[in-house]
Parts: sequence; structure tokens; C-alpha cells
Amino acid sequence: MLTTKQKFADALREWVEVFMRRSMRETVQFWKDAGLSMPQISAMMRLHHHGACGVSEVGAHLGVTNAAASQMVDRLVQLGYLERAEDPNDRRAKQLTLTAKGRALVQKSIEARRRWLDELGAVLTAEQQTEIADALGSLTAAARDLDKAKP
Amino acid sequence: MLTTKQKFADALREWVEVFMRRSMRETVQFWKDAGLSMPQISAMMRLHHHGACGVSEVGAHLGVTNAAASQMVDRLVQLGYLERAEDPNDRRAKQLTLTAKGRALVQKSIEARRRWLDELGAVLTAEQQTEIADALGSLTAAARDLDKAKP
DNA sequence: TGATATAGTTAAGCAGTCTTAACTAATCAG
DNA sequence: CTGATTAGTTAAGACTGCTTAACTATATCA
Repeated sequence: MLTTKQKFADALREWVEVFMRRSMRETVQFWKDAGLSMPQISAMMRLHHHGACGVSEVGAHLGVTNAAASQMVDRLVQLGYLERAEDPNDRRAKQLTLTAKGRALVQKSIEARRRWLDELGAVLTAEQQTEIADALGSLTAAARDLDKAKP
Repeated sequence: MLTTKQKFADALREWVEVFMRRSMRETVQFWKDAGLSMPQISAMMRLHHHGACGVSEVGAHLGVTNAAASQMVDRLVQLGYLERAEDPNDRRAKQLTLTAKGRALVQKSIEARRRWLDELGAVLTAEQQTEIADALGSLTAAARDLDKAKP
């Protein structure tokens, strides 16, 4: 018989198969339509979620050298999605932030996914929706804790 | 005040966001270490989940031209991850399949994500795990229904 | 049979990503 | 102050990924 742990892992694995493949593909497609690549998306998402940071942090996040990060940031600045200002505390460092244009694009990408998720609500009862919302709340909290523990 | 529907949508959106960021980053990193890129991953995953198919199907899946798909497939064949055989029913078409080497790599990537999911289970109580498993079950079923209705 | 459509390949060209190596400029440690 | 470290940039070179356009070979239709 299956243990609680195994059932949990199986449910999660199945969910990943159905959802992730769809969501990942759609997301990449959205950004490709906007003329941006995976690394560029990752960089902008990093800034959206973690706020301003330096060039090396972006590089570390993507697992590339500072040189690569610098070049990529430069392209995003040219395109008007990022702003690259001098850090007032350390004049060697730069503070990267999303411009209004950058924030708008991130927002649009999030909206696009939301529309698909909304369709799901339509085929579930109110009771199911409440249960699922609660369960996913714990799951999200657990994932965030794990991220904090070892980012 | 938030409606049931809104709470549901928010919980789902948040979870997808947290999971996507983490999973996408880790997956891409894993394959980069193996010397492969996102499109190459997608192509191999497509073959893993849907079985053998032709070059154009891979292209359609990735949203690129046949020429691009053909070139990419060629690289994967050179690297020994894919096999490109003639379709016996239609000699114009090719049947792409994963080689043993290709299957091994896909398996290793799936294992890598499973480890993270295990960690997630470790910080949740048995009760929470059961609730979440149930919730994800309904969610996955609903998503499959939706896919059948309009694929 | 002959015209047309389909599956895939090849070539040329452009842009993005990445690396290493050499460099500038600012900060820090002694 | 001097030397070492740190943040970031720049340049050269290799490679991927993509596109369009031209091409081969097979299949289908009338």
C-alpha cells in the first residue's frame, strides 16, 4: 500500500507533468513573441521578484560569468527594459532596476498565465476551490521556506 | 472581500509562480551542465512524453520553422541523443526516437527534480501532505478534462 | 501521367549567449 | 600610501538558434 509520502510525491509529480509542460511552453512562447530569450526573461523575473541588484548577482542567478551577465544586461538596457544606475554606496557597483516598460512586460506575462488558470476554476465546485486554495497555500509557504533555507 | 473564486485563482497563481521559477531554473541548469539548451531539452522531453514523431512535429511544438527543427535535430543526432530513422509508411518522413543515451539523460533530469519534491514533503505534516495530494488530484483531473474539451 | 503538396535538408546570414583574457575604476587591508 | 581585491566592461572567438530561400525526394490527386 502507498504511504502518505508516496501519495504526496505522486500527486505532485503528476501535477507537474500536466501543468508545467503547458505553462513552461506558453511562457517561453510569450517572451519569444516579445523578442526576448530565456536568460533575458530570467534576469527580468529576478529583478521583479527580488528587487534591485547588481550585475554579478544576475550572473550568479543564471549560472554564467560576470562578462556574460554584463553583456546581457547591456542588451536589456538598450531595449529600454532595464535601468543601470551607479550604486551610491559603492561606486564600482551598479543597481539594476526594471523600467516602466520592463514592469509592464512582466505584468503582461503574468496576466497571460492567469487567464489560463482562471479557466480551471470554472470546472471546479466552490468547495473544491476552497480546499485547493488552502492546500496550495501550505505548499507555497513550504516552498518559500525551503528557498530561504538554501537559495 | 475576496470571493472563493478569487482566493482559488490567487493561491494557484502564487504556487505556479514559486514552482515555475525554481523548477525552470534548476531544469535549465541541469541541462546546461550536460551541454544542452532549452530547445534541445524541449525536443527531447517531447519525445519522452509523446513517443516517436517527425521533424515538423518537433518544430511545431517549439514554434519554429522546419528548417530550424531539422538543424536542431541534426545536432542532437550528432551528439548521440536521438535516432533519425526513415518512416516505413512514408519515406519522406523521419521517425525520431531517443537513444539509450538520450533516455538516460531524461531520466536523470526527472530524478533531479524529484529530489527537490522530496525535500518539500519533508517540511510538511502528514495531514498537510494528504490534503495537498487530494487538492492536486482534483486540479490535475480538471486540467485533463479541459485539455480534452479544447486541446 | 503530370501537377501539386508535403517532409525534410542545406546554405547564407544575422543576432544572442557564452567563454577567456585584458582592462578600468573603486574599495579595502595593512 | 601601496598592494590586493572587487565590480563591472570590453574584445575576440566559438557556437546555437533562427530565418528565408532554394533544393531533393516522396506522396497524392485528378
